Amino acid sequence: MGEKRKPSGFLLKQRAFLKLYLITMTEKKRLYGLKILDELREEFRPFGYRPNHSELYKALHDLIKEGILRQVKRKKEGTEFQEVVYYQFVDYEKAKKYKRQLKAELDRSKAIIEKALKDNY
Amino acid sequence: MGEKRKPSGFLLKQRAFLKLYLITMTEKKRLYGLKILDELREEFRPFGYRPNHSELYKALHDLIKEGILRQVKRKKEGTEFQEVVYYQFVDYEKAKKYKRQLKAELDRSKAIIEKALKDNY
DNA sequence: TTATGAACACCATGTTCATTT
DNA sequence: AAATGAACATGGTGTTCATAA
Repeated sequence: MGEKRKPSGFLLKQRAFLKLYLITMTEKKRLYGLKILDELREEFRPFGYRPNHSELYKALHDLIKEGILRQVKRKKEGTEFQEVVYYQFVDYEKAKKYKRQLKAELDRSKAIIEKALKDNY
Repeated sequence: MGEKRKPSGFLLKQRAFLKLYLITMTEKKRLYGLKILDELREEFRPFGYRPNHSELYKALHDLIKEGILRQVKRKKEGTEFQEVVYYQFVDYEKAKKYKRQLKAELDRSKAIIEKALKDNY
């Protein structure tokens, strides 16, 4: 029946990581899906991390389902016809709460990695 | 055909993490599967990470397939009959090489997490 | 009951396809 | 071609079952 699998509690998942960035980027500037993807790929290139477009859209859709973001379809800056999907907050309190949770997850993940570096080298 | 999927390069995987610990623990003392599991669970309890037994065995079997470790069936210390499986190195150079690779992976993962903490908080 | 292992099922994520502009 | 989205496929990992001592 409604049996749920409990995670082992290893490092945080990519999906959650992307959702965190999406919230922060929405706080800072107006961006749409593929533009966000470009920016993240650029930022993380030096780290060998290259997210794919599907994963990013899934993260976006998660945030919408959770009532944190909503879509706003608008003409892309500078163009005449191309419509793109921007995002804005529906419930900023929820967004902040999510960020707080993720802070804990990041700290925890960092601690696990640091312990491994200490224990094995 | 032999199409392989390329990873996005996010954080390191649990399996690799466990393999690293298995190598280091084999360097230090004679242990068998479930004992290793107990120890790891104890060590990572404060971090909310609790690996399961199957994943640990899979990591062990990986190392065997890769020619790094081999099994040695022995009577469990202090008991008369219970046979358990200990491990020893087949190719210690390979083991060291793997550790070197994982060091890079851990550093990379740590850097990604630290960047996220810096970017989002 | 402890120990090892494999089978199985589910979840996370990468690849491909469809549609629109 | 750029953008969004969904369908599909595969890989990672948690749960369950089998077997032995």
